Amino acid sequence: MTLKSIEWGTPHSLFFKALANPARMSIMSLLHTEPRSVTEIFEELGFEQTMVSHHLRCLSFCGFVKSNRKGKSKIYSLNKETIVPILEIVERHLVKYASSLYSCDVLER
Amino acid sequence: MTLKSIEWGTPHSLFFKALANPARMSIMSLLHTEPRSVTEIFEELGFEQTMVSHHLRCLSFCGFVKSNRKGKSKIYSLNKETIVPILEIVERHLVKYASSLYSCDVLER
DNA sequence: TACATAAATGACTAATCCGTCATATGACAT
DNA sequence: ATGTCATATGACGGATTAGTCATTTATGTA
Repeated sequence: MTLKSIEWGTPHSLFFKALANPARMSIMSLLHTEPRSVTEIFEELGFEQTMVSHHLRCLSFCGFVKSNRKGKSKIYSLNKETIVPILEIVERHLVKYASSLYSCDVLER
Repeated sequence: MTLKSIEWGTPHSLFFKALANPARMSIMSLLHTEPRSVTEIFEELGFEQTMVSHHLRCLSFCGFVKSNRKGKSKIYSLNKETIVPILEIVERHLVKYASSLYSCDVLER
């Protein structure tokens, strides 16, 4: 029984996987208001520094944030082009289905 | 070190988690063309029946597909309202970043 | 009713993910 | 060059996820 082709399959699900982590989402949420250094991010969110770096690495690779050095710091900013329009759609969906998402046992607990 | 509040955090990442699975994406891709029964889906994709049922359960809960009985079968169809506009944005993003997504070791290979 | 087909459920485990720890690299100042 | 602050990297292990198997429930038919 071989796996048939997959139209939207892998690349699309990778895209969503990048966003499917609460820490990464909260980092992006912070950057949405304004650019910040790694230190500012981990202090404001109460995360480990290394954790933030790992996630920024992912977000950076995947094109959701960009960065530029400023002295010893590195300032990360959100690439709003993709994430902002998506968030609007997500929020519209959540109005109806947020509570259902929580009760989906396939997704957690 | 307490965790500060998270603007887009958990509900948003749950939304994306639902989409962050290649099997679920390919099921939705199939349903995008036209509604199908569970049997049709698992045969066309070469998946296990139970696997498809599990994923449909999730997608249904989360509001991405809907279903209605037709005799012994149950016909699933895509709720295009959310997924279609998002897919357009995703695809635009993928034009630039698809290969990067693959090379993101945080997400795996 | 008994049977057949269709779909759903639950439990189990292999694979994957993610946060942490230890450590390394980079940048600037003295 | 050395020290210090800022960020990044790599490896490891606990937690989570997703697919499979066995079984159950649902629907329709003889």
